[in-house]
Amino acid sequence: MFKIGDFSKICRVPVSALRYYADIGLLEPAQIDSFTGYRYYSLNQLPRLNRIIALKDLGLTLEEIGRLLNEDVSPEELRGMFRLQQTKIQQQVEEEQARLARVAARLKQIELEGKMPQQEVVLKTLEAQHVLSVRQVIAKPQHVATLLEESFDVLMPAGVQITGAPFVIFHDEEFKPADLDVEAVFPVTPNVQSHLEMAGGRQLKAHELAGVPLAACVVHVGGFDKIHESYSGLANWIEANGYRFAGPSREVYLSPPEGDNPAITEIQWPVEKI
Amino acid sequence: MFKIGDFSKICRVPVSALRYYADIGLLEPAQIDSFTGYRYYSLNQLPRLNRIIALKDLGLTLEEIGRLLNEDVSPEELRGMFRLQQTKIQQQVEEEQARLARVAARLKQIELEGKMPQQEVVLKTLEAQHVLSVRQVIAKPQHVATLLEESFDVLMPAGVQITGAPFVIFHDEEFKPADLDVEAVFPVTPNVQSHLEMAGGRQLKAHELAGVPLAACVVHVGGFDKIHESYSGLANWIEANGYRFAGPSREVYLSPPEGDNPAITEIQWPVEKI
DNA sequence: CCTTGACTCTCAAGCCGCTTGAGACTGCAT
DNA sequence: ATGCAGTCTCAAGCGGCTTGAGAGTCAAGG
Repeated sequence: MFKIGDFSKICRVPVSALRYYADIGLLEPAQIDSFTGYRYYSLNQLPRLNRIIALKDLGLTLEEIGRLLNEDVSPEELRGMFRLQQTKIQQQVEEEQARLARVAARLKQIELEGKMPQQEVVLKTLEAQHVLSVRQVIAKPQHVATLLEESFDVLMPAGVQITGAPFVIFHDEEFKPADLDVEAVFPVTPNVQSHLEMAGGRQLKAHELAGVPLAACVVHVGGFDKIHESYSGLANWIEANGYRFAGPSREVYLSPPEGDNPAITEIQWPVEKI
Repeated sequence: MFKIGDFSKICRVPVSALRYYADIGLLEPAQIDSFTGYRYYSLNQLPRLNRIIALKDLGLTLEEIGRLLNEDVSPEELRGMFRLQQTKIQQQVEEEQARLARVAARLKQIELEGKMPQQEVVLKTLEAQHVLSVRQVIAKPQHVATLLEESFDVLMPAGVQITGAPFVIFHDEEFKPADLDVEAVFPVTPNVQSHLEMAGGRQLKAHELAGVPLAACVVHVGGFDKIHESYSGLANWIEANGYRFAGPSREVYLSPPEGDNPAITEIQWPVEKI
């Protein structure tokens, strides 16, 4: 029989951990002095403790270990448990490696530019949503504003409630300075089902816009004359972090310029890991 | 100005997290209604929030992020911070990959044997310690007991306090069934400095026994006639988990057989990752 | 036999980044 | 006026311990 400190030295597990295992019933001392409360451990508890440590090293929680040790589990259940554990750890590893890539990219950027980036790129998932939208080829990028205004002119009289910031989707595969294939989109509640007629035979169509599992996003603060800076920052980030473009980009018009406040626009670009 | 729920939808950060960031002063709402306590956020807080998210994705703690955002940090400090972060994550990844290997090995073993192993292998570091030891070539493995007894016969009369379980080190490179080069070792306090004479001109020498950074260990319960099973289990584990032998093995005699209780012996084998 | 000093006990709080829940209030649409 | 969804504050919980306070115990040395 060993006092907790000696047993701790033998098994190289901290005294506090041994006490904790005793508290949660994972490894009860062989004997407890009922007067002093001193815990006494026996060497034939070593195998159990070693199992605990080994299973802990496999990433199981103490609760799972307790179940494994106390109830007896069928080999099938065992296999299932460890398979699950395997995929869990696999995911963890991938996540950490992605994180590592991000840190490396950030480091490179700091070396190059000597400072942190102005605007941060963040990854998000874009949920599917119910929208009204109109798609059209416009001659110049500035005409986006016109298209939005014309749409508003139809939406307002119809009394449609817009439930989120309007945005446009750029459907062109590559960047085009003219004749852009754009879609103006207005989030609405799912009960809006009708189409609205616009001038020139165009239609604002109600439909479910599919979600995007992963999009790299950046918030652009300021006028549209400088929005290409945000685009190039975003593109750099995407390349440096090992992603590739995976669909048409969006510009979300969170707020128009108003008085002293600059316009705030979010660029969202669907991506996927290389 | 947006209420917390709307802002949450825009930035895709849970309401509870936004409140938490406000609590710890990481992202204060643009305005707080002093009567109702409602938090109101403005869109030009988005850049700051995005920086928070991006830095969090790099694995920084919220406290570090707070320092980064509030104080301005020199580029050198920045670089240092991210380099540190990089090595941290690197270690994490390696650890997880080792864990993955262990789980895979365990799975293979379950497939083969249909159950969990009897004795678990655990990795430990063995600390350097002050010892008395005698090294000798013995004809048969059984003579280890004789050597230990002879040593005790010298130690006892000298009044030496043994501060841990005695063990032997097997110095042979490969396994030998005869003429083994063994060292019997007795942990003592550092103030024991003298040598003790034994029969046959042998000496128990006081010295500092070097530690071992990593050793695979298994506890063998029972007689020495079956100890080779534990050895082979240990060897299997070492191979299956991607380690290699890295020094002479030890057998620690934790407790001799006594009455009903079987002998308890720990096998420790220094290893290193392949 | 008494004193030291090392050890042990219990209980509570802390870590991190939130999440969950209770109980009370507010804001907006019918 | 009445719902009902949203918001508030405060407290506790998660995992696997660690740390600390305050009190009691053990073994060796004088």
